[in-house]
Amino acid sequence: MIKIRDIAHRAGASIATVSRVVNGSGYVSADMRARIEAAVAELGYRPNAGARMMRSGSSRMVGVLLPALDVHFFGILAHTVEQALFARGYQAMICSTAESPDHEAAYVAAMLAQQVDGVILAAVTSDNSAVARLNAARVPIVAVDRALPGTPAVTADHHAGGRMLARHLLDLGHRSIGVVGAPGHSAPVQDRLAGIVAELAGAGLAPQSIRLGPEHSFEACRSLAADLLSDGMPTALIGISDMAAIGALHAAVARGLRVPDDLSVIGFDDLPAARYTIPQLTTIAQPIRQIGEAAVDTLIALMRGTPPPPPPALPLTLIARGTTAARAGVTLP
Amino acid sequence: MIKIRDIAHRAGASIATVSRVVNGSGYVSADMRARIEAAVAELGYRPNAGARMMRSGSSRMVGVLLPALDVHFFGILAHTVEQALFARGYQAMICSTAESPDHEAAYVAAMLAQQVDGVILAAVTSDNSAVARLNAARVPIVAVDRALPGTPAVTADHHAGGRMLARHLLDLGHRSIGVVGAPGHSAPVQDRLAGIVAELAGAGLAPQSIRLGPEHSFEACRSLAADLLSDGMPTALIGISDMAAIGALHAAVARGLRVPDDLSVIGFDDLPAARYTIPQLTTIAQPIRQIGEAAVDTLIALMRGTPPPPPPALPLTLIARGTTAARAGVTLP
DNA sequence: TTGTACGCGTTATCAA
DNA sequence: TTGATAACGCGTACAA
Repeated sequence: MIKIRDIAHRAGASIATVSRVVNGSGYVSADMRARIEAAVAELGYRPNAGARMMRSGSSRMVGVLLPALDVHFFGILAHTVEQALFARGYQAMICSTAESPDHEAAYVAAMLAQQVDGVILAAVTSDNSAVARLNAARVPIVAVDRALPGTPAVTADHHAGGRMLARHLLDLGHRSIGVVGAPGHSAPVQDRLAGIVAELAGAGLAPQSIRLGPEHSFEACRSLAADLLSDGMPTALIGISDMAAIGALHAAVARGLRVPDDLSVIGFDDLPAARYTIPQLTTIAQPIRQIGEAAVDTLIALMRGTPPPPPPALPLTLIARGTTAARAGVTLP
Repeated sequence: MIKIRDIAHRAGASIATVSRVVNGSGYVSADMRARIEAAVAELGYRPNAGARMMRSGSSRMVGVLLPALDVHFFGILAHTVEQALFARGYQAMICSTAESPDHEAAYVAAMLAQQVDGVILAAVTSDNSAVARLNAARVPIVAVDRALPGTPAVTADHHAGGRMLARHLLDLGHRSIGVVGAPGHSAPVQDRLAGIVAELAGAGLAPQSIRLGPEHSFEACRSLAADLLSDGMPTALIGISDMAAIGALHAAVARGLRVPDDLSVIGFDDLPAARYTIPQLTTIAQPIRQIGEAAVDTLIALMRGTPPPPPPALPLTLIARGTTAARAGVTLP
């Protein structure tokens, strides 16, 4: 590993001067700066992260703690966040907690030891000892996707999204509406559900039935939906996420139901896969990439101590595609 | 931040002894060990990663460099690799190169500065200056998904997979077979294509047409397939990946084709989404999770200097589902 | 404008 | 079995 002394020697300068050039601090003559920069480029010098970290207390790293990377939504979010951080000169330390508070705690401890400058966090639970430790160490946190008490959050309005799901089906004349989704413990899922229930209540209705499971996979959600459908037939089914909706779609097809003629299905997220079901999935689009970038902008402001930018609008959009239709016998205005 | 001196003071020991306990090295009396462990637990001490790194030259981190995290295949791979590393006491530093050699180079530089103990890499290109720098720094590397000259690799046999794709269609009586996929520059894509061509050649055939694009998304692949179909109709279409196959499926449906009656479609990977198309996608399953774990096992052996475990079988499996059928007019034996 | 020298928290060596 | 202490590479007061 090539170190600061090597550069100093090569450029005929002292290590202090090299440091000043590398960090852009203090006065250096143009001539000296050029010599040093040349040496840096030539030898491919990079300051040792450990030494720098020890000296300055900052690692130029941001921890990104997500419940899973094999769930496509979080994969996309991780990608966006990382690219945004990279563009601003920060390293992302991406970890996936596997929806486990224990893993989360272990990763937070590791991040503290790494002296990360900030953390972007989609927390497993909202009463969170990991968050408390981060706060105690005065590490700025931005919550993403799911709110966290006492922490700036960048998240879509899941409750409003829930209302939009129900509203769309109500507008199509549906009155018997089932709900499936996972993971049941997650705050966004609960928020969307609450929105659905609230909107239905406004129409004097309640969900025909609700099935939330622990595991967020196509297969688990298909099975949830199959159960629901065999217990009694709604005219429409809400998937709390696109994964759930796609699982539901298959449960319906397996029963010989035609979608959307016999059963309407709607999802949430607008993952790439939503446009590639047959028929194409009606869903509420969540601006994942904007969420990632806004989270990064907010965190960077926090780390610098500057006022965070105004929270951007994170619009939820109904994407009406092929899996929802007016209830049989209903004529729309 | 609580440091080793605090523990030493609290336990009435010297920092050297605390270090021995924390690292499990050297002799310490049971009594002293107990006192120190108690203090560590009580105060929540974690050795400062920067200091440790500077002293020992090791960061206990493994760099994981993938072309993208928003491609579901890599999201799953990242997840597996990270969980496996975590279980063995290593931190993953996951980066996504966005299929760009420049990003790749920047991340490798960062990893070198971080003094990662090893790297798991799905390289953008195979003649790779990033790899050369890693080798120069004597950082062990394991190639994953795509082979890299001079580097131990854990990857499915893409060429054999290509043959399996063609073989399945040949067995069903197809003689006019198109190929779509992306990204065209990627080695696995090229290898699978070569396998397809080889297997077809064995039957005295060549692909009816081939369309490879730069961008690996449903939409880009759908458009590729739409082009291909409007230039001339094969009886079967190979997607070089499930994404490509799903795009192709939609291009076919958009032309009013029935799958598999008018056109057979087959994919590669067996992503979760493959089972959730309609009809369900026939594909070649790649054992993603095994690949991730094998890569970690191999890398850990390399880092420890122990002989790497024998490369596990990474079986490719034909999953015959609903999108392939015998060519019209062909009776299977 | 440039250089010297100290200390950041650990681990490892050596002496006790 | 334990403790004192010298590095590790860097950033920054402070001196020149």
